[in-house]
Amino acid sequence: MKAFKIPEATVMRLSIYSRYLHQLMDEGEDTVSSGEIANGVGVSSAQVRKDLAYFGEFGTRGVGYKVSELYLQLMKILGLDHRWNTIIVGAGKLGSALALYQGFSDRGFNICAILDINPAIIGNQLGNLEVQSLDQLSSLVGQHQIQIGVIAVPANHAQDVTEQLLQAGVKAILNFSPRVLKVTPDIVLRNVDLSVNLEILSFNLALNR
Amino acid sequence: MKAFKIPEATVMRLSIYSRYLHQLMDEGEDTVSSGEIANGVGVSSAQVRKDLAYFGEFGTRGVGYKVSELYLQLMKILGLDHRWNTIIVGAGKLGSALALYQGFSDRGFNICAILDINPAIIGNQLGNLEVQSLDQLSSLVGQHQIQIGVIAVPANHAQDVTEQLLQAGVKAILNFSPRVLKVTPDIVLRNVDLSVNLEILSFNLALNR
DNA sequence: CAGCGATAATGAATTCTTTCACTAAGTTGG
DNA sequence: CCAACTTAGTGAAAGAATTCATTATCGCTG
Repeated sequence: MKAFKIPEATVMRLSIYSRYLHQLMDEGEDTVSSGEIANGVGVSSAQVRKDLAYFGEFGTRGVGYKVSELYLQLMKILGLDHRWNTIIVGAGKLGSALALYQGFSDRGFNICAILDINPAIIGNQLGNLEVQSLDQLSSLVGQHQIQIGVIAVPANHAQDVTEQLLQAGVKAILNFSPRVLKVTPDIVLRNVDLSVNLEILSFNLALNR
Repeated sequence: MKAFKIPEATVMRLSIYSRYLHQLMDEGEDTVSSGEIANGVGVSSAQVRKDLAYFGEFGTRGVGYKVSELYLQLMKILGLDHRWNTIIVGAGKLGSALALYQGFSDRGFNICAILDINPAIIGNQLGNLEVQSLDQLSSLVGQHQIQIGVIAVPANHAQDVTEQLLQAGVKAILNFSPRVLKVTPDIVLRNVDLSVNLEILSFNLALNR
């Protein structure tokens, strides 16, 4: 696997291809062409082949790709051939929702714990997780060998929580707070802003008025 | 406002700038330079100026931008100078979370209703919304003049729900299901996949192993 | 087993986005 | 009111990503 520069858009699409391939497996398909994948996920076939080309040759000319084989390759490329241990910090609306969302577990992310600083909600049950105190952060990260931290706290606490997570040994952060986080370059950081998506809709709606 | 081709990345950043400006207003800042904005949100100052340049001239050379003025301009560009009526279809984990999430309302999106097809959860209370039957879709959309539909149903029902929404007169769709939706070109469609973000983290973590 | 049709792989061309470097225009201090 | 300084605006250059067009393989058919 070349570790060169892979466009983030490519990685995002690989994730989407993998889900589509899973669907094809369920439907009992054996092989698939780049054109069919393209159609299924809404990109061009050249795009599909180019994305795959970063990582090797997976298909057979004249035939296409073997669905199950390509699926496994993509899962491996995405690092989803094993499970990741994850902790959520912040058990407000958003944090709770993330903890309950089945989709993460389905794709290989174990939510090991969810924490909050507010005594009023510590102890609340969320699915089969109990909200624990922020004080437990460091020991939980160690105990469960947690690699990924999800930040769902208000903006003014985001940097502080980040530092605690990194101190405890977390290697990647998914930040749902609207605050730019400072981390060292060896830490994998990704920011998600849920309202941005609605606002892009709004922008496009507003154009045609 | 030029209706030419605005890069989606630009629109996304405008949304982020606007949030940062709001924060500056709270802190009582009066003016701000492109460099400060850049710093605050993690891009280059040239990027900030270029993004703004698509829409006009908002600053004063030698000085910077008036925070409150630029904020209002951005909100207007983003179509957030008035509120959008929104309906959520699907009251599972994800749909419920979205209904409860304060962030949408804060940014101008009224969640008018949340629907599901499962009788077991119809009638459940989510904040100040009650889960209603999918049968009500058309009448609710008409009654509340709903412009935006949020799809949080399983993949196999996504296209069907989409068609019902469009039939009822919805003009934009935010799709959280992992399914490519077919819509006419006049409909504004945006797809969000929550697990993709974790998977991009996973990919980057897997690179360094 | 030769030829045809299909499709992956890939280098080149194109388009899109970001960065750079410069210019224009304002402010402040003496 | 001039000089020094700051910062927005912008065309050009550089860099990335996508699309196009060609080539290389493969399987199937007669």
